[in-house]
Amino acid sequence: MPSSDLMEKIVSLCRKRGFIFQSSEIYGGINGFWDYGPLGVELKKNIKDAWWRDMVRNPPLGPNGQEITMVGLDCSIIMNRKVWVASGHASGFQDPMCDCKETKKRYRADQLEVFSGHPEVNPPLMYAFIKGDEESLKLAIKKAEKAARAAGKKFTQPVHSVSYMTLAKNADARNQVVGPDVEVPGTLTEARPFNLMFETHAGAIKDDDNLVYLRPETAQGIFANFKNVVDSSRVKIPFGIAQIGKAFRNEVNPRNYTFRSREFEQMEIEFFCHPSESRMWYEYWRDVRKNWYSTLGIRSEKLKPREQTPEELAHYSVGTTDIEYLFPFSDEHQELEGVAHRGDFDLKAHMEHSKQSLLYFDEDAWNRDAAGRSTNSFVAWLKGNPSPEEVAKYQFIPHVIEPSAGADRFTLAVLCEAYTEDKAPNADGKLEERLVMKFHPRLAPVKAAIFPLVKKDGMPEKAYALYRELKAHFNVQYDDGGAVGRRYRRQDEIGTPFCITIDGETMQNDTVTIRDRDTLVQRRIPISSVLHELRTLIG
RNA sequence: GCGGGUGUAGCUCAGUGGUAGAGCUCCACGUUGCCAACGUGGCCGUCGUGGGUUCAAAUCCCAUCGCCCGCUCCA
Repeated sequence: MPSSDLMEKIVSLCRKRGFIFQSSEIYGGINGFWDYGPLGVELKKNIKDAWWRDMVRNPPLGPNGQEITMVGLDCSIIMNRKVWVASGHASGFQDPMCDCKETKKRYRADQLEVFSGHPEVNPPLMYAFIKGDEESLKLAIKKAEKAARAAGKKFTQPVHSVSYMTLAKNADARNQVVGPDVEVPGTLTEARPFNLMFETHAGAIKDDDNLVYLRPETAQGIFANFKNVVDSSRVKIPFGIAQIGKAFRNEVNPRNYTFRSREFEQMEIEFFCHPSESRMWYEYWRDVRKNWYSTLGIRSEKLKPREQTPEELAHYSVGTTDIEYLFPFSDEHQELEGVAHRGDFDLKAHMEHSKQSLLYFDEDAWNRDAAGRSTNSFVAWLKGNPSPEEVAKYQFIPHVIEPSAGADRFTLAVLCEAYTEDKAPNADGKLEERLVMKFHPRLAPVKAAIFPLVKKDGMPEKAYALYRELKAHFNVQYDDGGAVGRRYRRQDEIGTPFCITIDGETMQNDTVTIRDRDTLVQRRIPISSVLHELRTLIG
């Protein structure tokens, strides 16, 4: 099946069964925002709970078999504006853009360069090209050559170029600039800031003083609280702080269903360690995170860890691995999670901007090396002018490994992964198309459905009693409508892994059948062991 | 942001100026002893939204919004 058709079917099912709706749909919707319906919210909650349990409460053992310390955090979405100045988002997110009035193309103004044409050509013109784009530069040179020839001059190579930004404010200068994709000057607009952070105002008066941003990532709340956590919770390096929460980016063009939304939820860990161990922890988290997706049923051929090339890496990063999934809407793998080695970039930036010390003192290391030292006081020891390398063994800015996962993206991947069309026998034993969502039992929004085989002879009452017992422990459904076959199929379509049926034999000996969604196989078990059985199966 | 396509019931669609339809789904009752059975009855649309043309608009025109595809963007 063509992948776009498959994606449409998934979107359709999500709407029909109440996984995902378009936000404010009755008013015509709003681009880039989505609502999770009754089943979607269960699915996403199961995903977040699985992450929290597997990464925060009970993370895998470390590289040397040691326990890992992880704590959680839930920060406010709106923070002091200075946080975003320190992180670089306040400037980095305000990309200046300029438009070409002729071609309607839009360029990042800071990526446009201009050079002057032949100095004796009148009127004097400048030619714009896209930085780093050979074709664009060649084209601009060609245009300059042509203009020079027409004036009887010869233009060879631009002597030097400057950023368009340096003259974009000056209308006269702009009118001399020939845009990258036009022949005539004066079609480029001035550079306008293009802010990718949502803005609002804290306080009733709307002015520049109380301008605040909706966080574009959850990470900075963790860095801003690094000292609070260290001081309050007895954690020792290495340790991680985890957070699940909403983040907002005013994306230029939200696309591909929920994949690129303007409001989304992140599941982030900032793992703090000694600089000398950072590579080991980077590799640890890269592998742990990749494996996590596999244990929740993502097939390995769809999942691809991709180490970023040196050119792609952010300037501060020692290494980043994108964990990518092959969604049906694309021929290429798309990012589910980035595991980034961020060095000391973030804590250092916050240290500088906040003027607060975010240095970590490793008391264990200090005490371990006590023998052979004349003093036990670190402050006193520092007065002896130890080498920076010596000091850094005990006091340092921790390095950070950041596994940052998109909860909505993984939810979408789970939906895509689960979507299956197979064959199942009908009442006559003939195979018919079946639509089944093969969710991992841990993630399935409904864990089990309880049916009376028919609506008589006390079966509904018995089934309902079992339902009442189970719903204290799991999200379960009771259904007595129509033929049992139809009820099985309904549950298949929402991915319920187990169906329990009360039949005539139940009324005799208190056993029920439990039917497996994927194999259709039924087993008979005592009604008293259903709860325990489900616990074992769901994990 | 630009260009192209598209929008009628929960779903799939029919309806080219003259009383908004079909199948499926869904609900109720009956029937039904294991994989979308059957019977009867029922719910559901101011045709994406707002204007305009017309005696009359789902249908023609304009605008707008959403979705899809391609470009652009993705710190």
